[in-house]
Amino acid sequence: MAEVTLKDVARASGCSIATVSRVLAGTRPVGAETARKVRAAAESLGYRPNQVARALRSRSTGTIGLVLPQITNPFFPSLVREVEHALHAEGRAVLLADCDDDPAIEAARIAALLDRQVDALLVIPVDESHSRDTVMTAATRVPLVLLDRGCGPGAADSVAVDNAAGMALVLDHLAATGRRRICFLGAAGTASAAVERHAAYKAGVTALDPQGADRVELGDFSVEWGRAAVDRIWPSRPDAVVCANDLIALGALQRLQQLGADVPGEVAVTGFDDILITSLADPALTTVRQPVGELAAEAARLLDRRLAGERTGPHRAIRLAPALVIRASSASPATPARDAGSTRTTEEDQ
Amino acid sequence: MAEVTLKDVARASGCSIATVSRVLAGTRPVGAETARKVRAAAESLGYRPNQVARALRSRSTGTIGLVLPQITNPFFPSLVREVEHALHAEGRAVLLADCDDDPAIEAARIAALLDRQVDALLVIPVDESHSRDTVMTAATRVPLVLLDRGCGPGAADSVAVDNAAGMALVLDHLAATGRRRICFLGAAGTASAAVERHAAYKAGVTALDPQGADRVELGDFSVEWGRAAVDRIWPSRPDAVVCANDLIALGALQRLQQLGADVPGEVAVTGFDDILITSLADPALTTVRQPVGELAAEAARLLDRRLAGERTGPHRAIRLAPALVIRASSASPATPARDAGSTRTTEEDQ
DNA sequence: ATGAAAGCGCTAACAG
DNA sequence: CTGTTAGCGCTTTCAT
Repeated sequence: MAEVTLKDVARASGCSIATVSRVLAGTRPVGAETARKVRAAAESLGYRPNQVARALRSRSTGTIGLVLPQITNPFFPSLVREVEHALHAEGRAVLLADCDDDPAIEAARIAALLDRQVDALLVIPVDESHSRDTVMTAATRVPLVLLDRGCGPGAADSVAVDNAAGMALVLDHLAATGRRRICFLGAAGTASAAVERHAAYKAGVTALDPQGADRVELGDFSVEWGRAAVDRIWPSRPDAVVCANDLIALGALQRLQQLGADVPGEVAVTGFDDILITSLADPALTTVRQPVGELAAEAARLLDRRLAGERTGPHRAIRLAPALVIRASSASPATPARDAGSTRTTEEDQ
Repeated sequence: MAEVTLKDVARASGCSIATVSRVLAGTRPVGAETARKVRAAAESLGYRPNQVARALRSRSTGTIGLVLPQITNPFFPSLVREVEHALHAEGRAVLLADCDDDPAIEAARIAALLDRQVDALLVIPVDESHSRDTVMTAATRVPLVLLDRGCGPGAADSVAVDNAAGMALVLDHLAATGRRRICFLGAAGTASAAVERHAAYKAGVTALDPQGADRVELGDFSVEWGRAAVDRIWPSRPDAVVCANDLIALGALQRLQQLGADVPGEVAVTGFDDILITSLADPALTTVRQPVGELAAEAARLLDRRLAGERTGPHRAIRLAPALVIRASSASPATPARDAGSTRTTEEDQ
């Protein structure tokens, strides 16, 4: 049960502890024959390097802190999955911190992660403004990349979906399928997704429907709000309900059907994010898919850049293009709706 | 930017590095005045102990590996949340490993976590049988607690919900509300939840409906399977559809309504787990709530016991009682269904 | 109650 | 290419 250490391998292979380290860490060139012997000894002893000792000496733990507002928010698990896999592929490990949507907890968690000497932080900030100080302070200590949400201008490197482009895809699609009375169900508050999607809707809808910018209801990113908002908007008989995320859209779709509306014949419904449980919707939900895998990959790349030494350059803000996933909930009213299967058009898998 | 170390604090407070360590770690009694001076110096210098160095010396990283099959499975995020908070409350950190439902990845992730010297592992095994070797080997190296799923008899300490009790609650409730033609939509395979819930259904249904044990369809834990299974079972006109989890129930509910069935008037539907998105169901879904907070708390307690030194005792297998959450989808056919709000009866919040 | 000193297991200079 | 020698920052004997 006593752990096998470098010293044991050195003794067994008849060379010095430093040489063994070099072979196993691949730090410096080593003679072929020596290397073979060392590897054989390590193998037969079942040697596993102690990452803690390595970390103390090399000042690098190979550990990244992933800080997020609430893992129970249905959009995050898929992002966490991609991040976890992207980082593990580089031999790093992920320390997870859930902040319960509370900036104070967020600050505490980030401090704890720094005490544990994480090499870098990947942060989905709780709040656009309340998280800013914490994030900026942390960014002076280790490389930090903001993921999915912003935190005020120029706080750190960031990777997010291009919300404006996504909303434009939705509006173009609705225009192409003849919708002309549009409304928007969004979220109040300062979260960047809420603000950007709302702004993009307002900017793009006018060309299509001059009054569209006035048919806006803002609540929160929930199914319940989607249901409630429909009751406020349906009397004006829109022919398209654009929602700021899938949860709102799912609630809206359900409530519209309860009210006897024909979706998509009478009114189209669209979401945003393409979370997994959109499989529940019937008709299947047209939505904007976030390129989750690419978001994670870009975030990892930014971290690598900074970890590789480029600590000073200007902050990069990467925006990734989303993809419109056309399904039955927005089928052209001319063409009869097909309610089974997902009729995907603009698709993009990772 | 140079990190403040113990040595700096020692110099600033005019005493030895060892004394400072004692004060800050609270390891041994120290003179009151000295302690005050040390604390003041540490405070003013902004000293933060380097957890990696501490870990190397004390052979304890304060880090727990949390290994799970797939974070995108909608039941896991809430469990992860509770575990994360329970462990952080004890000053520990969580290294997250997602296994993509693949036992080979699971083995690799666990090995990586052990290399990182996690103090203990919390494992939700991918597979009842394929994960067994990995789990048992890991358990010889560090304390290991199985969470939510088993892994064959006596592999390690374990915490899970009492699936049999949950299913019994469902059947009792259906009996009390006059249902007499019961069917079960479950999952094939060897996962403990699938097996135990199915077994409990068979054991309990006969008293209520002698043919109930034959009206069983096994697929997987998905919305799609719930929909498909209804097509196979509905011709026999059951008055209750018991589902092995909420996803199946959600799919079943939707398909029943598409087929024109009156839920709950004509047929009741029940789920299992009480995942968050059951809020999507209309009528609201009657289900069995897993005591997620308690599962996490008990798991943490088991780990603490083992970490506190009790390394050898027999394995504990803790089963926690679930709670029936009665909502509209199983309202008594006599009483008219109330479709709004959740009519919770046997509730239990953490 | 406090200090001096010896490492934890490993990597990084520095010689050879 | 390889071995020797210092530590990384901290905890923990062992003295005092």
